[in-house]
Amino acid sequence: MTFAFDTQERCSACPIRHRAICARCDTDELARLEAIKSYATFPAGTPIIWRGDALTAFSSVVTGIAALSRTMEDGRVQVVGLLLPSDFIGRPGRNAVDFDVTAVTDVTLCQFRRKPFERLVEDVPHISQRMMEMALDELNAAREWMVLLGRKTAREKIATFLEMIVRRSAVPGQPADTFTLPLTREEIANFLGLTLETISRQLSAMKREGLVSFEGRRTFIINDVAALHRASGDAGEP
Amino acid sequence: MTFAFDTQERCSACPIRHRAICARCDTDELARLEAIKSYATFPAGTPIIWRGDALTAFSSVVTGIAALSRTMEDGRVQVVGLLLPSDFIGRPGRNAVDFDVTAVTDVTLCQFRRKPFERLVEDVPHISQRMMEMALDELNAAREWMVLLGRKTAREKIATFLEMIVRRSAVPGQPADTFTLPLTREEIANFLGLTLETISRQLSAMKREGLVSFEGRRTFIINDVAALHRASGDAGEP
DNA sequence: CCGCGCGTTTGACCTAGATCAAGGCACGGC
DNA sequence: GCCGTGCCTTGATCTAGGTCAAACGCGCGG
Repeated sequence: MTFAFDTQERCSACPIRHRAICARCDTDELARLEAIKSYATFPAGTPIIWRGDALTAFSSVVTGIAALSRTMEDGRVQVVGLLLPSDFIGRPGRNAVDFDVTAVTDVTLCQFRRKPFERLVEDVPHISQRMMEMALDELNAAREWMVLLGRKTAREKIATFLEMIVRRSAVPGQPADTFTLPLTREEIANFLGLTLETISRQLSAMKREGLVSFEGRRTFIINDVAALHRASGDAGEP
Repeated sequence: MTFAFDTQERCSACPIRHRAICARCDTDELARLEAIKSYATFPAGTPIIWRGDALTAFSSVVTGIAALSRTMEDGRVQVVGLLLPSDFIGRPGRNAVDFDVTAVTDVTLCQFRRKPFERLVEDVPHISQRMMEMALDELNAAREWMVLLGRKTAREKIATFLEMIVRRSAVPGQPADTFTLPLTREEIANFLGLTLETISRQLSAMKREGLVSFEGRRTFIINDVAALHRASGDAGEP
């Protein structure tokens, strides 16, 4: 598998230049970031950092998808977030990571060495401002997901999840109707607080009802966007 | 009911001076905040801001406890966080609030007018830096709660909740063993993604097993801290 | 002092989703 | 082209927690 991004490129050509923590930076500030960065790639399925590991670098996801998760002692797993291009890993001021990070697809990271990056956070307001914005956005998303985990039914959870996939894979101007699930049934279950059997049954039911169609296990088509939205428990929302 | 904080006081005497968004500010910066602040109080049980309301001010909780929650169309409620003294309300750059905020106990807020505050966030790095830290802390707490909502049993949820109360009401140097529940059974249920009956039954069971004792409905004593921790599903954690 | 109301407790019963258990299907390696 | 190994689907059964319902008890106003 090849990566969509040529890691020889400069920041100015970076696909996440205007969305990541560097979004507000000017050319000078970008140069300071560029001086402490390097790229790293992780094949699908491999661990990126483990909970409790010493944090030696902060990273932005450049391409691919990673999962943030927590595993309980007896093996129960909860995925607490998906990291998409431009999302950030690490908490300045902390020594260790609090959740496990795993590559779901092949992942390319843009990594910043820890100490110099922490100095930049102190020095360059454009970075702390952007990181504040991004953290507040993620906080909102996390709270939204808490509503899903605490109060939605299995059907509503899955409908919400499918809508999320659709929204996130939307490329402005390209009204696609075929999407692909980046996760296995088990990973979806761990994200939604369900079991893989429940995911499978609900997807089959939605297929039977004509709401969605599948081409293979991963590729799906939304036949009735409105019905999907009604099934999500968020009727009358964005 | 009287408030524990005299709102005539200056910032320098503020109980949350060193924990709120102003924590890193020096005297000059504090003066700029002081110029745009005012206090507001809300009696227990009243709404503070409603989802979708125009955001005219940002606030820090000075005293009391508020709840952040979302209500679904059919009335299901999920509490997504408790706001304690020093916690912040509002998202610079957004026009509206995304969740309902309700006073659980009597609450005093320190409010900043919107526009001038947004200007300060741009101008004063100490503010955006502190807000970034606080947002990242809350993000961690939210993700921790996602694990609870998605994967813990009713018993584990309640044990975790009680431990949280104990941890949060701990005053360094005062090894208290009597605590008080700030929430009704229904509010606890909405926080834990359960029903009030399940809360009541589990608390009764824990009482029967000698884990905790109650004095009235709101006051409780932890008889076996270790057993409570074991019941939380977080064995072998902080 | 009485009665009213809200928060709570407790009981009986029900159901969504978990658990346990077979198979089935697709894709990679040989 | 065949086989093995992960996924995934489907079925049968179980159960934690939800729902519905009744009664309790404490505090409060009259």
